[in-house]
Amino acid sequence: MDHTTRPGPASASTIRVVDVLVPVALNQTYSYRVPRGMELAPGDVIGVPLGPREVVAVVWAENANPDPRLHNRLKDVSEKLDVPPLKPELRQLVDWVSNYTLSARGTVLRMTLRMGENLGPERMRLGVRLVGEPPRRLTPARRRVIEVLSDRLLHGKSEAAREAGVSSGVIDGLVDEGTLTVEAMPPPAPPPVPDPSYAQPDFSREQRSAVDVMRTLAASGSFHVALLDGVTGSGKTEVYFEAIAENIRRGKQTLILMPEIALTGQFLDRFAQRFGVRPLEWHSELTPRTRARNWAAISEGKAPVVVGARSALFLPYADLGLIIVDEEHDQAYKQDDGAHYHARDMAVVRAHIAKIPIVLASATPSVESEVNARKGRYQRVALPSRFGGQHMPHIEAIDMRRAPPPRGRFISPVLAEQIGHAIERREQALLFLNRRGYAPLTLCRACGHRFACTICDAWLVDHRFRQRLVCHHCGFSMPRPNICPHCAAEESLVAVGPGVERLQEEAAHIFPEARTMVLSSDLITSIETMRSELNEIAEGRVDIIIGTQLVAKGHNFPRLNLVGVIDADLGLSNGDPRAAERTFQLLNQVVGRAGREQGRGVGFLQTHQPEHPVIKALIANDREAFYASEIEIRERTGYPPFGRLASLIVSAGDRPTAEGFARKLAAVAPLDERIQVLGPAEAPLAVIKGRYRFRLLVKSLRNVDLSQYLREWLESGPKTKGNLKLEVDVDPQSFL
DNA sequence: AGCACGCCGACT
DNA sequence: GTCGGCGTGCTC
Repeated sequence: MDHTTRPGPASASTIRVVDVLVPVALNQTYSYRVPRGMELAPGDVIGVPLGPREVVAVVWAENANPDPRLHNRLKDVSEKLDVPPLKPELRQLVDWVSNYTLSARGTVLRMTLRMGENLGPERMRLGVRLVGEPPRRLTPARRRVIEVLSDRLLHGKSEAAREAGVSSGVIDGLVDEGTLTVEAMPPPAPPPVPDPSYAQPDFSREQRSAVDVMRTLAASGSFHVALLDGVTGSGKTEVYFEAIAENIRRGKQTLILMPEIALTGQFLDRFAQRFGVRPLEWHSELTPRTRARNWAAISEGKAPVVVGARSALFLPYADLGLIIVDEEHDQAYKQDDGAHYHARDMAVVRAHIAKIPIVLASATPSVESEVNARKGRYQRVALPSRFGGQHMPHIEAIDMRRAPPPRGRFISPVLAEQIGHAIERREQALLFLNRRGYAPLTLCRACGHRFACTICDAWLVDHRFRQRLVCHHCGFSMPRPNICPHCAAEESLVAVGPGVERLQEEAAHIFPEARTMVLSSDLITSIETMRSELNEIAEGRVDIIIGTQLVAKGHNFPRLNLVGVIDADLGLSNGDPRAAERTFQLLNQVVGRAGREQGRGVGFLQTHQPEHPVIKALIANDREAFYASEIEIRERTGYPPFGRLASLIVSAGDRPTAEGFARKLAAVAPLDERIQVLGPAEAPLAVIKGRYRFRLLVKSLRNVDLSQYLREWLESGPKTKGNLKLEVDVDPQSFL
């Protein structure tokens, strides 16, 4: 019998309704009826029916006056989940981020609920134990299982099968024979607790004052931003560990944000050396089970320290007391798919809302943070020198106009000679080139045909390792042909320009005895392989490392003293307002890899413009000169942080549709003397995945509420329909 | 984000 | 005649 509540005047007052935020791309909340006997309050995590499926959602507000037009369309909340409610500070953060970035609230909520579908009580895991006699038919597979279980302890069933290299059927067979018993596994231990007094290091005098600031900061328990500013090797990490130690003593949780979680292997070890155990990790490669378990530990306050990539910012910490943003200048903090947000900036917002301190750490702060420190909005905590007698690497430019390598080669004779010396001294050399693959362009010598992607506005990159030509924007690839598809000439295709694979070939040619290794994101299949390759290098089993920007980030190689930057100009001339800043940060970080443990580090920058301010600042090791000139330029041109930017990308399957919409949009932009709307212009990458793209750039004074302006504009403007897409990026980092 | 609905091309 | 391609639109 159907027991639907009949709508009517009598029941209207007795039926409770709540507004629920569902984790789909919706900005509005949906109303649901609260079943009799269920107690719900804002923040409660619930299950609700949504269309044909069931989703996990969150009560956002009570609703005393449900919309009468929804009359009988309201559905019931199906269940209240047994997890802590989202705290007001987190709900406020979701609303704030959604409002600021113009992405749907549901999309932002989704990031806090990424705990997999395994919520609720742990599923019972089964274990097996060796108890009886071996079976009558003892096959090799069975023998291996008995071998693995010979300690007569309880082993996880699937682990035992994996260790013995058999399927679980073999184990079931042995259970049927009475050789093994099945027992419930004890619940997994809660995450180990870091000990703030485990191994406190000795600090130098300079470090001690920074450590004092860190401890005071953590103890303050109020909103405060510190910019921990220290060169690579100055002991930044150890210094902010003391803030974490203090925060642990206060019984509060710490979040450490990292730009690239795959590169944190050494970080986890250093953490364990200081605190006795590793922190909890949060990143995209967690298995669903671990993800659910970590999510639960975080929300129940059982994880004192969490290290995570940007998405960890939105987790429901039970009692967050401190946020650390390591390498705060790193571009990887900007998310550009789905919701566009900058995790460093949103971390400052979360700290502000939660009234807790936050530490931004970097050797080369972003211009934004640098300006905030200069204006006194952030407290600068400076660590001036390398720790333990380490010296800054000596940096030299190699003028490629004067000493070019032979045609078709990319390592100049000067650099080659230096690499030779390094190898003789049994030291490592790193060649840095921020270009994946073998060559960025393939052309036909006979007719001039260039291989381009058919659906993007980009050349196909030659990947010899995979034997394919690949588009770096859409992933399209094709086998490398032998004849030109245009003029049918044979043996006429030539690779133009270098990529890391080609560089490896050249290095191997010049130094046939040397062991080389390429580190490039497209050759990395998982965090595990990445970590093992880095270990191989750290153990000295490689002489020449050839890498893309992956190698720039947070890993120490004890025997590395020479860094050669193959094309220091690469990032400087792409018309991006942040090109200078990014090049300075990246190259500074790369050459900073040299000589961290033994002193005598040297960096060589191969360049065609040694007089460029960025190159000069790098060579002179003059950070101040760089910031002074860059800040002056930004101020004069009104670029961030002295003005604000937003970018609107209009894309469609055909050019006229995209351009027409962009023009209509620009035409209805509300007038405001503080705001300029530039464009539309064809985006720098005019076609990606067969979609034509036009860009509008919105530039405003610093004190303008740009999000509000954009929202009013877009609401009054033409509506997107069909395959037309409008992407809004407030505070864009990249201009492609 | 899913998922269903619906309207056009090649098959048991 | 139907199976299924994925464009379009809705979800309290």
